[in-house]
Amino acid sequence: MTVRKLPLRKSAAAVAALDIDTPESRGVRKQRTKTNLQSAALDLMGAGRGFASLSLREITRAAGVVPASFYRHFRDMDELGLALVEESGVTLRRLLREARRTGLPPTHMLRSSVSIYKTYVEQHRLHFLFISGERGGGSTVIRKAIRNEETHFANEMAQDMRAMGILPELSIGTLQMLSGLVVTTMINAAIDILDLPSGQARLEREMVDNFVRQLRLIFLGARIWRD
Amino acid sequence: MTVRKLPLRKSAAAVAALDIDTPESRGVRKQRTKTNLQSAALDLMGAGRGFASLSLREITRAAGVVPASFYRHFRDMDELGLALVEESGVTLRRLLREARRTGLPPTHMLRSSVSIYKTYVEQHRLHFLFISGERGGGSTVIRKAIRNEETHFANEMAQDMRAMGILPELSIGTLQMLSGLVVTTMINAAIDILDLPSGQARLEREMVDNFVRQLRLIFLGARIWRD
DNA sequence: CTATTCAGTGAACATACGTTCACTCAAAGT
DNA sequence: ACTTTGAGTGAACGTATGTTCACTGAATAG
Repeated sequence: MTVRKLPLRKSAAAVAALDIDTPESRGVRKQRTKTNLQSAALDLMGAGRGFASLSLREITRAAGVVPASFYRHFRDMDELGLALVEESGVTLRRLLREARRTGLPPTHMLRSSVSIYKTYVEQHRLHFLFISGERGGGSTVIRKAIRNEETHFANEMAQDMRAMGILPELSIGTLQMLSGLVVTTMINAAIDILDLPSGQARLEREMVDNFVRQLRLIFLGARIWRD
Repeated sequence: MTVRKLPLRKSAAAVAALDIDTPESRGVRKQRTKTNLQSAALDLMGAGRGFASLSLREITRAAGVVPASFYRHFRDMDELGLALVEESGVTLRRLLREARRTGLPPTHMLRSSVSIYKTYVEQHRLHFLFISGERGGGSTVIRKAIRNEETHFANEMAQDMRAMGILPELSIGTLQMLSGLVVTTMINAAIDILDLPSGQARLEREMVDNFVRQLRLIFLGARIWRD
């Protein structure tokens, strides 16, 4: 290929004015290739394959680079996997951050939270596919990294509940236990959401309903929990 | 290799008396090789690898047969995977059957149930490793087969609770929803149990404790649930 | 203007892979 | 006794894999 980028002499005016053309071309291009490799891996997994079944060569092929280039960005496949865990972790945390910003609707909060979550999962299909696919299987190191992200996520959730005055009578430890349970249930629901054949409104309603009822049950228990 | 099995002429007496030697040699030997292939696959996964990362050749190698022999038993790897789902499903159901036979201890039932479950998971490490590893990722067909097993398992559990008079005020639909939640939590705990470095009594106690508290919370909610 | 850096290249390598095929030879059927 | 069956064999095939290496050439630094 060799993307013949034209010289594009930078006029001092343009640079000073708006920083438009080839501002950091060197490091920026490298980062873009790295991102391409990660996206290529996620895309391939989007077709229903596990990370462990991907080969280095097909990833570089999908990213439009030669196999040897891979090593300029990652020592091996495990390192790529860990980068994807990090990337997915960001997506996970952003969900929490948005919920924090929005606040929760006072009534029917569970139903609408589930609805929002469902949309979010569908919008970030590849990341949730990666998380729920690799959190149980595959390489040990990747699995543990994901469990770590989940724990962090759950702890943040516990902190948020404390800060928002939800279930104020529970200790922080209990809130963490509760959050862990909620996170497990959410991730499990994500698999269902992603496996659902689109257009099946009936199945979809049943699935969402089941999810809502499970969360309702959990919070029902939390409300009468005594430490 | 060619296991040079001696002719072993069957004396009519022996056959009539105890059915000792080469009773069904043909079909039995075939079944044994098939089992060897399945065990080989599970063993390889026991070393922390996903099913999708196994190759047909290394499975036959570990089973002590030539690659071509594989096709005498399975059309392809997916079919092997489905056989493993079936096998693991049996292990799962046996847990329920034993619980049914034993009955539940009246007090501290949750703690002792968790303890029993932990032992069971450790004793059937490979099956639980397979289930929790492939239930989220890997091939679509295998994943759905596992989810099916899980649903069946949860439904049986709901039936058992109904039969044992546990939470009699709940509808069968609610019991199924509850069971689904419990199963999810159990499988999630299985991953933790299997990942736990042995000898770490402290971590182990914390993990078991967390598991117990999550179940307690769930059943607390179930007790005050109103349909 | 010149020298250095380094992301990406392309070829080469040894190995491993899935699948096929004609075969052997003991057990099962007649 | 004789024929048929079929699980397991061993060789061969084309293709894909991970990794290495010296290389090129544009973006940067001096």
